[in-house]
Amino acid sequence: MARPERRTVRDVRRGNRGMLLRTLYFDGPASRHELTGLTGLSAATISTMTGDLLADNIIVEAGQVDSDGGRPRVLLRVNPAYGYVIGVDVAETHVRVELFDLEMTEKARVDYSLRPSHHDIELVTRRILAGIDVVLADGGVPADRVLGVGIGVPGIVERGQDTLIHAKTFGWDGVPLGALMRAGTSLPVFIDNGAKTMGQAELWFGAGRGAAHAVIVLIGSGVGATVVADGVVMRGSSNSAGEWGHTKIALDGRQCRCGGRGCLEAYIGAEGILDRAGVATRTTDWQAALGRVLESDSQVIEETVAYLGMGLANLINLLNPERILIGGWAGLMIGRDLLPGIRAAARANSLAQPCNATSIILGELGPDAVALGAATLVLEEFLDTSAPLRLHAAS
Amino acid sequence: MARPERRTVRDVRRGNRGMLLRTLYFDGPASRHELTGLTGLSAATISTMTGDLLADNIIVEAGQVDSDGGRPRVLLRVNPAYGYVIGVDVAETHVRVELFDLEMTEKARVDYSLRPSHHDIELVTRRILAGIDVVLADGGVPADRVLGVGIGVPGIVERGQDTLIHAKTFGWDGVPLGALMRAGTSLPVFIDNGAKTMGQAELWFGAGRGAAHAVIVLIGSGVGATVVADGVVMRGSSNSAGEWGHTKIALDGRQCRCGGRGCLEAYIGAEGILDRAGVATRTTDWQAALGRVLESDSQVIEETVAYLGMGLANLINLLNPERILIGGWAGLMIGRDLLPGIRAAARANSLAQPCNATSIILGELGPDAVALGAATLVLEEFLDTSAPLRLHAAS
DNA sequence: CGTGCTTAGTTCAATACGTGAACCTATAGT
DNA sequence: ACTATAGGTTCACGTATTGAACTAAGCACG
Repeated sequence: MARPERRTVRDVRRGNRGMLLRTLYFDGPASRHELTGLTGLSAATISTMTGDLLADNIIVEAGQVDSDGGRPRVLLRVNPAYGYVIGVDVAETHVRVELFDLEMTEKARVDYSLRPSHHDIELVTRRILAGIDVVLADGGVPADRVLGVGIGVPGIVERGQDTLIHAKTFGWDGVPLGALMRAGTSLPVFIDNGAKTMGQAELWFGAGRGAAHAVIVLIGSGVGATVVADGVVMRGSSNSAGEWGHTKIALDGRQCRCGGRGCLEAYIGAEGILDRAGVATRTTDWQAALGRVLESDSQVIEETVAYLGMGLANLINLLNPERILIGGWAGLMIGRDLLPGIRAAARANSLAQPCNATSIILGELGPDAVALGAATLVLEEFLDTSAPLRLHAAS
Repeated sequence: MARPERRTVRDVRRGNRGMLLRTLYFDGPASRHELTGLTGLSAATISTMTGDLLADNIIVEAGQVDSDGGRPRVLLRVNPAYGYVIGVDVAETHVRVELFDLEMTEKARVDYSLRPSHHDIELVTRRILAGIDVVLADGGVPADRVLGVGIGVPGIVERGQDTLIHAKTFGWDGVPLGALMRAGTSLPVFIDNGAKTMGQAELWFGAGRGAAHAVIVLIGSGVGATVVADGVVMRGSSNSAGEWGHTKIALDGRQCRCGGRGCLEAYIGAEGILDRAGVATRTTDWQAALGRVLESDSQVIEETVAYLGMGLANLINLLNPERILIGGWAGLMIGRDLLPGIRAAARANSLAQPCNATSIILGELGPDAVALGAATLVLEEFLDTSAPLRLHAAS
């Protein structure tokens, strides 16, 4: 019931220009002629619009295709060097900053490790700002060619007047990261939950490409999900939609670190699996330990498949997605070995109609796509507005 | 990632006209001057647009408000008699057809009872078509002033080339109700699941008014939900989103009539509750029986609150709605007595952040709003397109 | 009673946009 | 050199919103 916004003729141009740019980005290179078919716009409009975009240097020519008996087609593509985007992954053990060109080719990266329980917000902010300077220097990119910085953080990102972050494990309770960043750089800053940015990455560049209704499930030590409805990441009323890990699958079930009982995460999160297998989670290398469990402990494997299948079935019934992607380091390990069983368990627990409409597959991007996804937030903004590069004061 | 459609200047007009009409529908009556503020459009545009709408007789003047020292404002409102909409509720025991004017005031209704297990599609179609003729005659409305017919049916409504309906309990497996209706009437027909149309009714005219992110939960003998994201009913990839009743809340739990185990419906559906209380569901009057259980059986009450709270908590975590409405005949009975407990249980099982953003309240429209919601499908189409009445051949 | 003030609503020129038709351009084949 | 063919551009036209100028309809006060 949200009423749509007023529109003017200029919005038409903005919208069509954005669509043209997206088309060229994902289906390009393409000739002007092909673009008429792909966008539905007339040849006249394509002509003037590509003229504008060429003049702005946002797109460039990309060779010719000669036809047999006719003027050759001039191919157009987005200019990957028009601008650059920065993605930041703020995680338990590190802060990673990556620089991408518009085609999301990585140009530079830098890692700062964080000591456990040293997640002081000032420290993290300093690391991010320093990282931005480093990747720009390493990549040889001047700050005024950067379209923005996307940051993926743990916890709940509250988008209000000021972006506030609530991350229990970091001891962050309403931390104003947005304001702190603006104090240190003039670049536009976009912040979101790391699981969501990762989902965004899979949706745009991974196994989720082209899906209008999808769920990207993330299993690591924690469990989360990115729900995509009508091609857009669902955020809910306070941007916390997608907290799938604390979905309850049993009354008075296993104790979860969130304080509750019976959370899905307590069963199929990496820690939960190891715990069920009787592995001491204090000191061990979790990844190796999980590998051993998945090789040997048939009891735990069976349970894991059952619980995960049930959780996915609930998503299928409630959301009716066309695709479910399983990602996260633990999710990829589990999925690699157990996908057929998981699919069967999901089928057994869901209704036939929506289940047949869904395919359950693994993510493509591996567990380190948080920064890529964060940078994608900037790219999304750019493709939508396709605004000529604003000049920011140097950071 | 669904790419937006091409737009032209005419789309701007269509969109703005629709917005103006919606504004007038929900916030009206209003003067032209007020409309500039409400819509964001300029006085000039409001002037020409209201002129068009007045000429089309879609809106009418509704008196004046004299200001102190200035030209009085002329109030405008949607013309409730411009057109009429028909809503149909196809249920287990009856087919109900209702005629509404544009303000959703009921003008006529007719009920046909269905004998159990007599849900032959031809019979139902004949009842609907006969009902349309009856309400038009009773209401004194000529067929060419009807904007369309909305039909709420049980089961899954598959929207493809032809609308197909899969309703196990009716023995309908891919029934082409849309095509059958078109064979009997030239009125535009809109079909959706009855739980969804009821949710739509609550969203537009009940306790859900103004909510952008909401879930309308329906508890009767079955259990369903309507998920609203960004003001739009979420449908998923094959229009079956919202199957909340068969969400699993326990591994190997209670047997459900869907064939699965541990479905929420098997615990908090009317039949599930009665069953847990040891009431024979074969012959009893369910409504009375449920009333007795809710008055006396503290064990069952406690469990019901726990399970429902858990189910709602999962919705809160996953979808982060600003409002959850509880409806359906059983839901209203349960909620009337147990709402505080349910709220507490939901809080106990969900994360603080999204839980604080949600209010859990009862539906306002009672259990019989399926036909109203179905008619709302037609109204929605009308407000969006605001097309001058198409002339249909008489039905 | 008429003059000025105030608020509501309309008209019009300016500007922006997409489109179809006419037109120009660049290749291959002959 | 000429023609066929296909790619791309230009321009008049219809449609859209808007700000500014303008008209309409009331009140207050002398």
